[in-house]
Amino acid sequence: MRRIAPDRDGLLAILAEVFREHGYEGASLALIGQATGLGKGSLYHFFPGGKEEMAAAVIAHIDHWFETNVFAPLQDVQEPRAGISRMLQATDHYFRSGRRVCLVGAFALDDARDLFAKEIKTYFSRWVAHLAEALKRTGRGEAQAADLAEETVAAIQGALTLARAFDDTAVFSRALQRERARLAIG
Amino acid sequence: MRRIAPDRDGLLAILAEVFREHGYEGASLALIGQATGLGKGSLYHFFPGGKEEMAAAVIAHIDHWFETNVFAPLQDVQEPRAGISRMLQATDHYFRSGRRVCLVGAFALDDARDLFAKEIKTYFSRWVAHLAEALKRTGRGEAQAADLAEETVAAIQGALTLARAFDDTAVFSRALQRERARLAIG
DNA sequence: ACATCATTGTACCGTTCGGTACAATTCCCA
DNA sequence: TGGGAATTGTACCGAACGGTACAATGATGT
Repeated sequence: MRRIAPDRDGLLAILAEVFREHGYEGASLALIGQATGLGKGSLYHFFPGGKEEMAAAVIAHIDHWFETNVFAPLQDVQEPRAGISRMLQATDHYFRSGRRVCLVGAFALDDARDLFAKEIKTYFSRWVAHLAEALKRTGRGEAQAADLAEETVAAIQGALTLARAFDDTAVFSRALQRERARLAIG
Repeated sequence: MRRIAPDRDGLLAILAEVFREHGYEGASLALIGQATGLGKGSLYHFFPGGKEEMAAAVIAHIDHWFETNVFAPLQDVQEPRAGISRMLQATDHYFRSGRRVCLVGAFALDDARDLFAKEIKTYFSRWVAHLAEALKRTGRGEAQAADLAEETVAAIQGALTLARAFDDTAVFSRALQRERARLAIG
């Protein structure tokens, strides 16, 4: 191949936004073409597998982003509390305080779940597992760490739903604040 | 009119299930016709407004169901704790311990939000408000009651997302158990 | 039995869907 | 400056979409 696709990251970011806004079914190729400025020719050139490949690429892209920006801080062995705090900060930033929806969470609820069940499952289970590990490092027992981790991730997802329903970012901020207190972070 | 529609409740229940499983966009008339056993003729006879009217009717139906089965117990003035407990029980039953998805929550995330923004908002705000009132009756202050109520509803929604992602009802049960403890119900 | 209205099946409408084919263009490197 | 690959626009495909029209059928009260 002569060169890398012109701006794959930017393209994937736009695709992600379309899928977030409209869901898997609702994200038509017309909508995607309009948002990206690319015709079908280009779209199918970059993603021969069509919409499904686009969605898969977007999920993989998000997965990678979370791995390096959200999960990585949780692996700070020296200062687990600071790591958890940075995770919450990155989460708040990524979801734009609730203005943005979690694409993986949205996919989990609609038809797309069947297509991407495995990816959805690993995305959430890694989030929970990494957080539980960090909590153990703060001195909590295995069971309590697992319980707290699951609760926190669920609280984030629920807060996204409610923030969206109320069209109010304060709902999301309050939820993060509560988790911060519950996890005994500053 | 000669008589009431043959079994409107049963019909709405089936419609609700289709919308829950496939989302608003994903619930095609073909799918709906197949699930209900009704042709387009009948469907458009009962819902002249088409898909949008069907979804609106389903939301209203759910709204009514929650009002009488989930919110009503919260208005028990004598025993607010027992009322909250019954609310959680009804919630667990309705969502089939997480096997079922919240249609309103799912609509809040995808395209349907724009069509039903008002209905979605009132559904959740009534849930939160009624729960907050009940919590005040247990002796909590205004602010704490509101905070706890919002947290609980968010936790339920998040647990539904996670239970669906993990395909594991235990996630939902654990979440309800946590809220039960947090709300100081037996 | 009849008139009446509720209910249904079927054929059809225009539009949009995801996807394909392919020629034209653009870009890069030798 | 040319050759070849990367990229793009356009036309097109069959299928499925939501929705409409309407005649046939079913039930009901008189």
